[in-house]
Amino acid sequence: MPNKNYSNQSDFFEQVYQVVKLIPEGRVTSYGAIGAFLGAARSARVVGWAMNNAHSLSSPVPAHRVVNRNGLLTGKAHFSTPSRMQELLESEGIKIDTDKIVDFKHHFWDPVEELKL
DNA sequence: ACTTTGACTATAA
DNA sequence: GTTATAGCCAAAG
Repeated sequence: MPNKNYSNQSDFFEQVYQVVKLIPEGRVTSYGAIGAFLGAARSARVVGWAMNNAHSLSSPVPAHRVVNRNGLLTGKAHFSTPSRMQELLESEGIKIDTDKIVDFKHHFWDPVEELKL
């Protein structure tokens, strides 16, 4: 699945969305982990940009399960309401303290480990 | 075609 | 533990 050969530009975005959709409920991952899985380890910011663009997608993407590597809800401001992201995560059993995921390591879902073949 | 921007990260102090 | 700095790279302006 990690396809470094992006013949179409939008394929990179597509890959990102695919991975995000594979994140199980109650689990979270980081932008960098997704980038690493896609073979673009240093493109974490681009992954974030892809999330920002995820609005224009027809199929919904659970972007609330993607946070930065500290477990901080950096993208909450981009949701319909700033509290939306936290609410969604809490509804999946994840606790949040001051915009930060409690016991982040325990909830972390690494696509490189979980999706490797 | 060039410059700016950003839902990031690693490193240094 | 913290803050500051510098790489990073694709999309937007």
